[in-house]
Amino acid sequence: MELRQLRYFVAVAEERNFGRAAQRLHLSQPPLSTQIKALEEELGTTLLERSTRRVALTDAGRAFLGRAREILAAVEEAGAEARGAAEGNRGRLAIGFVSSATLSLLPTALGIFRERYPGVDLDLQELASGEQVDALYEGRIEAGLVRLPMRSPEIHFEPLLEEPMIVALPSGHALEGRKSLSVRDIAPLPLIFFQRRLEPGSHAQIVELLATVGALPRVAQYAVHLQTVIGLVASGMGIALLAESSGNLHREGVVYRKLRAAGARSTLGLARLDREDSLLVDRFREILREVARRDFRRWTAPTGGNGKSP
Amino acid sequence: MELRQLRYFVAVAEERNFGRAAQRLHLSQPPLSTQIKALEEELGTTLLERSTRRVALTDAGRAFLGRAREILAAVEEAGAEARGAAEGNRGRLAIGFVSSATLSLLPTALGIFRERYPGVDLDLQELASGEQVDALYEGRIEAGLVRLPMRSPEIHFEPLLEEPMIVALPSGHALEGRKSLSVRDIAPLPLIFFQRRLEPGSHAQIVELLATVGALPRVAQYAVHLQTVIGLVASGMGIALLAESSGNLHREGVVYRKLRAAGARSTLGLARLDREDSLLVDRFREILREVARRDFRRWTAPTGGNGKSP
DNA sequence: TAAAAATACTCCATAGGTATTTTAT
DNA sequence: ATAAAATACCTATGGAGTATTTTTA
Repeated sequence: MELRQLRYFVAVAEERNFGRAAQRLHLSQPPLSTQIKALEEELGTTLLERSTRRVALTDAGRAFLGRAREILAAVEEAGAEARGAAEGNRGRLAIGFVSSATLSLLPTALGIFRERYPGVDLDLQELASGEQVDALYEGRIEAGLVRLPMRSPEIHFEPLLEEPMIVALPSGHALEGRKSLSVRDIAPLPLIFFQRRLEPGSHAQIVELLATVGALPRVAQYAVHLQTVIGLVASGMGIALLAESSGNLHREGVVYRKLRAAGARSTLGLARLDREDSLLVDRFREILREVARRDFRRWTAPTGGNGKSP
Repeated sequence: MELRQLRYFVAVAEERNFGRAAQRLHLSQPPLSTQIKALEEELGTTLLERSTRRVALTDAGRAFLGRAREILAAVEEAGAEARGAAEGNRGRLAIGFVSSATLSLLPTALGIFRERYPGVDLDLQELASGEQVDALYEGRIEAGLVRLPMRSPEIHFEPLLEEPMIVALPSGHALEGRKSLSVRDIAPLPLIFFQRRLEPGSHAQIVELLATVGALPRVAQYAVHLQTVIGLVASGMGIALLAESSGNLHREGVVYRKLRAAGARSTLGLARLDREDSLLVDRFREILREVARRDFRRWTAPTGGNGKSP
């Protein structure tokens, strides 16, 4: 029996639906079926009664659900207790983040961090990637969530999440009917860009992407914040190329479409000073990697540089 | 956090020694170190204080040990409860087994089975492989642990454990000083054999093994039981080729040595009637496979035929 | 027939193995 | 010097992905 199986079972029991439970667990439906089945086989009992219309708990399932919840709670508590006993649950940690991070890793990671280290004051600063580099040098933040690729002396960048890119279109746009777009489709369209100084990584990637079809970007407008970019798209000024998770930011007048292109990926990474060796940053990094693996597995960056272990 | 890590931690805490704990867990020492370290990193605390002379619990470790035990007990209990709720925890299961099985899979597997299905009457019969085939046909047993390879109409054989072979020598024998022996070394020596009718699998394998160096077996004596074989070796009548686990049967006057030869492997397998579709046999089979994977990983048979799933 | 779960396969991350190095007494 | 834990590297199991099939209201 594995904790994973207990977590999965609880999710399915609560959702009463494999597909929704899979979404909640951030995985696809088939492995969920597999794991539940394995659990049932090990127990020699059926826990869930499935039909295509309805998933219901059996008697054994109802009893086991309670036990499973108890076990998972006990695991949480044991972890919390051990970590509480640890030194270093105090101090202050200042972190910079690009706004799009609030649509993927950041909320979950912060939740875990605050639960594990309630004694630590978190200082969160929404900053563009370029600004975070300055903030690191000046000691205003100890770590930052930035869009890669970037390079800067004395700073170590570690990829965390590598998402596909999507296209933000004004609704009513000629291409709205299409399910996905190619680079050729969008090459001629005016683009809303992040300022290069602020987001050198995404700037470089977009230029490179267009170069693959021999095009140069037609810049309709530069902007500073994701909100503004989306707003300008809604106003019909142009389209924008964004990380897939940014598509969770819904707005009247904007639709998102997939971008078909091998290299069209946007990487969220962690930036920190090379030398600095902060326990709190190490822990924050661990949590980020944990969340990336667990909840965003399909996007997890290719075994990102091993950073430096604690 | 994984249940595996909790089990490993409890073992090390109890043994106060990584090597012994690894033995108890049926794995080697390095992965144990790795897992403990991973657990400590996730918790952000050191649980064990190690030196080369002594392993001791830290304060955090002491606290966590209690929690870990509680969790593992809760997992056991939840499983037991769910299985208890299952139908089929009654009836009778008759199983045949070769004596050497009591030195590897059988004790653990029986323990688990009796714990999980206390309502089932077990009828255990020590029988040679050949006898088990007859017993299956006649319905005296529902399943048997035999030495492969064997074939028999209507019977399905599934490999479980594939162990290296060892040589049993009378102590004082000229070859006793050697750490391991080659097939050439032993080819000229008189052998104590299991009767071919009783153990066709091991018979065939030994003949084949000697054939690789162009030799024929010199049969000193035939015997029926492992005990007798060992006794005859002790008496100096000859040597014997056995499965590695049989080396756990210590006896005055007998020493065991490794046999260096690629194909020198002895396979323990499960035999059952093709058609018969018994729930209890399925469960017993599952437990055997579980124990084989978990406790005898290094010998686990090559993804043994998938038998038939329940 | 349509929505949902189960199956078939492919891939890769990671647990575990062996060999070796480091460390503390 | 030696015994034990840590590290390095490799292999292979099995969990998760995508694509597809099966099931049943």
